[in-house]
Amino acid sequence: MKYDHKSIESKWQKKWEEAGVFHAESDSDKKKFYALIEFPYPSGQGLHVGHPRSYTALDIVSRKRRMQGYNVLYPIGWDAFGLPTENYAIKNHVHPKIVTENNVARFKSQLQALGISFDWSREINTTDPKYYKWTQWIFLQLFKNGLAYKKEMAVNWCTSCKCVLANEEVVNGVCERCGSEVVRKVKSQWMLKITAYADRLINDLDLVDYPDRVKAQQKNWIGRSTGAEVDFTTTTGDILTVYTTRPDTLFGATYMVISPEHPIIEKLSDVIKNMDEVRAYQDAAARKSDFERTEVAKDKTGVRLDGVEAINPVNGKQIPIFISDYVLVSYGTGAIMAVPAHDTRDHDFAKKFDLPIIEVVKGGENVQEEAFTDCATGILVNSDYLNGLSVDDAKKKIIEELEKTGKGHAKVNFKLRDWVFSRQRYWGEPIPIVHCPCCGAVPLPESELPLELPEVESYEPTDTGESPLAKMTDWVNTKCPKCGGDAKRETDTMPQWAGSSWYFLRYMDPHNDNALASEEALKYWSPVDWYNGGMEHTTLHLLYSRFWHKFLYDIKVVPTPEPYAKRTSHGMILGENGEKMSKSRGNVVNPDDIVNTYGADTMRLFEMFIGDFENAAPWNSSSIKGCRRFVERFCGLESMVKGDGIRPELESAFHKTIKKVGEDVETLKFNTAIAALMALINDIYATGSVTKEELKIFTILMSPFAPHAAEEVWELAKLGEGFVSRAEWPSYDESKCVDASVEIAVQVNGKIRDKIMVPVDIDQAGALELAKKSDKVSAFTDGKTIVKEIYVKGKLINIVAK
RNA sequence: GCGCCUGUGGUGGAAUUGGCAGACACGCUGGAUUUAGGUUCCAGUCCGAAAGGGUGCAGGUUCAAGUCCUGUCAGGCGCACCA
Repeated sequence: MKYDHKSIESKWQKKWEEAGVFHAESDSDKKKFYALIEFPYPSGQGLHVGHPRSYTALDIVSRKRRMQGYNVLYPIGWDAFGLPTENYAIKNHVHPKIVTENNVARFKSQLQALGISFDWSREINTTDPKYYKWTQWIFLQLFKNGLAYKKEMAVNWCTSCKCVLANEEVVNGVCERCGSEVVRKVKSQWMLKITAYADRLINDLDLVDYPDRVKAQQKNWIGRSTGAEVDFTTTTGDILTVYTTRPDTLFGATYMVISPEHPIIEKLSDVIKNMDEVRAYQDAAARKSDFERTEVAKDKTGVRLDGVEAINPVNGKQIPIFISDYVLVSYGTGAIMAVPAHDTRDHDFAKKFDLPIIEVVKGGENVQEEAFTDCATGILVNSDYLNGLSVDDAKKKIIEELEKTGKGHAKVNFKLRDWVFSRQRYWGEPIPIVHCPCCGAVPLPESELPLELPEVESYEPTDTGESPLAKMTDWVNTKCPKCGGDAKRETDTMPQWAGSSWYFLRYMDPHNDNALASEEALKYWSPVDWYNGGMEHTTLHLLYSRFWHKFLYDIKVVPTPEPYAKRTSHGMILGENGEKMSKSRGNVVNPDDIVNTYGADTMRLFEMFIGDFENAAPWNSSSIKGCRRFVERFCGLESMVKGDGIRPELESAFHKTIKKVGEDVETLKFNTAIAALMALINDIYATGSVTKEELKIFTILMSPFAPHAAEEVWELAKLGEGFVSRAEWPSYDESKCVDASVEIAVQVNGKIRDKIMVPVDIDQAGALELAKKSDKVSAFTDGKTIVKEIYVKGKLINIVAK
């Protein structure tokens, strides 16, 4: 058969679509399998070669599961709200809706050209009012349950564009677009109380099958720590509360650091003698993004408050108070006690400002030179009643004492912060809230959903930092749903994360107007069986959607406490030079070029063969040819058919390959599955022909990887009825996967001296007897005493001789 | 600064989880086919003439280490200096 990838691929893509081969069945008594990939943001650049890596992987799994009789749901949609589309719209004066439509059309044709077995009848789009009606509905439920609230928060403010910037738009402290200075400005923002779920988000990781590195990263992000809050009195009689995870080191606290934004500074502005210096430092800190505060970490900065000191509650010592930007107002109490002897950052700071370093935990070298931070081995010293205790015991004891004297208490803290949910942007879901002078923030009645985005003239935010919606007075001015008086609509929109926090539920029943999905659909399809995505979404999207799902579970909308039973993560595809693909680095590969030149089947095989799916892999254009050659060799089998049945000399190879491919697909080892198929085809070619049965099995095994070529071979060689995509996955016989005899290595003192053939079930005595007959072995054992003999079945013998 | 990940032939990568390092490909070399190029097919290909030596580097545990432990170097990615 001549292999013309263009005609073959478009032929089968059309036939699949016409026959609805990949549609999930709505009413089915079959076992379900729900495979999910992270739906793409349809960017203007078109598909990236990274997208097909994830999509092809779960496509292979889905295709195999279909052939194994599962009712498979493998859906696709568009996460289409977002900043780049809005910025493109501002620049080119095109409605973001049009931009989105164009980008979606391009993405869709690119994806369809790859032959991914998505169920296109369930396609969704987060910017469709029929979809975001339910995003808004979920927000209303969160609001009604007290999980959405408003709070003053710092935002990035471009002094020239006069608008709020995303962190991404702030580059080195200046606005990405105009290069002007960016400052932090306080604005009232909608917040979601994800912290209320912090404990459950950690604990319920036990219920799911995620990779360890994903679980660890989520736990670190949520960051549960057990410590204490301790009250320090100041010389002015005020109370400064600090949070510490090391209350045991309290006697070693030699100074205190508070964040530059700490409210006590304003309160004490009359007492502080160097207020000018303090103000200057506050200004400088306000200009820094959080990331910059991180970058300057090496060189600690700070200002000592002149005129006020703190009093250590356990020993009455007066200690100086500093402000420094390495203490963040958002974590703990915004104030720390500094123990330079046992904390690296405090040590750096103390050295710079020449502050005393007092050792209170014995066990390290000289604490004047380096902080000793080991909690496991240290013993308390210089600490009055704590002396001689271990760190753990000292923590318990001091907390007891603090609680007794009312100067502090045990406290669990989380690094996790509440989710800032407002954006001063146009291209997002409107927040369905009305602000009434009498009734406050009033939720829109559910019957008025969706609250659609109005048409505006321009998409630029206003000079005051409000969203462009604020300019639409007709839309903004409304009546209060509660009292009927004049009121104004909320003009902030939701972040892109909103639509992606529940989209997997919508796929279950995408056209439902009465609920986000029907109860039956939710019950049948929940939870997602397998969710693959990038590591970069581990702490935001994955956590946000788990949070929303848990909330929906609590209000009895969804039937499972966790949305995803299993999560896997693919590695990034890097440029040929081993760096991340980006326009500026000039190492971007366009998937269209590969599909045009070599075909989708080659592209699919190549991306799966490129390396370990879970690790990053550099693009390597020279080895694409090998995958193309493999597809051609596979198609070449069609003209070599002779006879039927599996020939005895290939029987074990076939059984082994069926087993290996099946197992490797389930464990994401696509590269070795393909290698096994390549090895088998080499074996077949070595015999000069192929039987019909052999070709049938081989074609079925090939079909998840190279589905178009497989359909063509299936049809031409008349291997079965209908589509190979709906054929039955072959089974294997375990007993035929093992050979009667096996070659094992014979080592003497760990070095290989010979290899011998032995029956596969031979015992240690038998194997050793055979091994000792070898001259190559005896040459190394003669005249020595055999100390030890090790036999590993089917692998090796090791004779230890002295 | 912190966190996570990765270091194996000329190249991408395998290695049943502590048991024969280099599967499968790419590339290269030689040969066959071809007017030639391409394609295809056959043979070879970790280094070393050999003894041996080899998984970033230095130690350690073990009969046995790419795999486990300690230290260290390099690269990549992420970040909210998390007390």
